[in-house]
Amino acid sequence: MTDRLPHALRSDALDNRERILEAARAVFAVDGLDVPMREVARRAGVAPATLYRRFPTKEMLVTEAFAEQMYACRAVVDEGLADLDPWRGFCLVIEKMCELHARDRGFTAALISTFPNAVDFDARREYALRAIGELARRAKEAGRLRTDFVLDDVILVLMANSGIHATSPTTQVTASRRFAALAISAFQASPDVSPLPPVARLAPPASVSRPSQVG
Amino acid sequence: MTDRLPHALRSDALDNRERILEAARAVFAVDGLDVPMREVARRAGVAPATLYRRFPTKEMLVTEAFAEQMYACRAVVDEGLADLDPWRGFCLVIEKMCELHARDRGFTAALISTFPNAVDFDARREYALRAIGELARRAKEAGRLRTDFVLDDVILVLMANSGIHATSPTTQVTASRRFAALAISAFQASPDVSPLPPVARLAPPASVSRPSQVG
DNA sequence: ACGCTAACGCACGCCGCTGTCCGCCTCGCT
DNA sequence: AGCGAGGCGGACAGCGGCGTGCGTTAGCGT
Repeated sequence: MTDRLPHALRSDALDNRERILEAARAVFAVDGLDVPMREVARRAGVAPATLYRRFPTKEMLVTEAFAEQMYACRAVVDEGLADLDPWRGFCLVIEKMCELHARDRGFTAALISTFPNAVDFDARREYALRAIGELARRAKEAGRLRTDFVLDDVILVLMANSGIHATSPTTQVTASRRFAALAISAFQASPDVSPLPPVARLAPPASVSRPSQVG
Repeated sequence: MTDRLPHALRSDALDNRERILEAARAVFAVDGLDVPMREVARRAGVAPATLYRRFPTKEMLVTEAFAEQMYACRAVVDEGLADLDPWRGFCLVIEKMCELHARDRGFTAALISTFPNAVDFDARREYALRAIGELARRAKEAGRLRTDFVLDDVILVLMANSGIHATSPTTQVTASRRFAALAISAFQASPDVSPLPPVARLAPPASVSRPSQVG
């Protein structure tokens, strides 16, 4: 009689929910976010309706699927921030971020994309960026990071990293690692580097895909 | 009576062909290669059948549409090769390539993708790579390019550059320019750089899209 | 054990893209 | 000017993804 919380899921429903998220994570990691919803459902051994009931839009599914990745992301940033050597911390963040993205193709897209409704998702993103900004400030102060570095350069590098595609996961990681090293090399303060061209304010592209969001 | 060349197109057909290619170039540049064939036809003011008659597969359309871009590509490479300072030539190639790709989103995909049938397309790609390889060799000899640079790094950078997306073309170019500068900065020989991690052999991904290529 | 209700999956209608067939048009040659 | 072939476009069927309504199943509380 008392109004139940609408969040009390039945045991089988909860089980399915977990399997859906697991399947989503797996397939997103390999094939990116553009896989059809039905494919996720198939892999989860669930009918489309079930998937849609639990996650009405792809955005919700993605947000929840990558929640733990976001934790990993935060962990990486915090680890870098905790390092006594700010430049080493900065490098670590770049490297780990690139690796994270190399291992999970969908995560890049999720992080790059902006989700109009997933506020906490955005918040975490902002937190990470802010932390990297702090790290960069300290690394500059230590004279290791080039002074014309701006925070947008991180986004630039992460976006760029997302453009790297390989056939096998191993190759993907190897390539990404090398790219990260190149990026770090580019960011390093050095006497004989020429100044960088102006920054582009990279607003992330539109949302993941068009749900039934028409007027 | 003598068997005519089958390539003798009628004037109106030739006109349509040109308009199709023009439309294709325009839309590919802005939206990439994933636009539907019908969209190209629409913009060209042509019925779908006409498009399909002239270019049975999207691959053919893409190949022909980007022919002149490939010329531009070759021109850039040759210009770099002609420069007396190999390092300056190398930088120029990187910069111009990135800009080319920034201005034309489809071109990146076209260059990155491998077309099973378009042999001359591949050939040009090979030519460009070979030339850049020569340029790199000379730049290394001059002591300006880091010695652990490998040719695959160019592909890595171009792929990465293709990952950069912006809302406006201007922003896109600005971002790409900065990225190119960063890449060059990373490639520059310098006393205080740490060695790079191993190279990933980046085979380009599969072809553009699956035409009716079934047995 | 029983019943209520949440949860499930099948199957449906809708839409956009693909590639092709066919009747009409028009270019170009005589 | 007349004719024929090459070209054109509208229309069609097939496919795949999307999102949902509905009858059935099974968890959970009494």
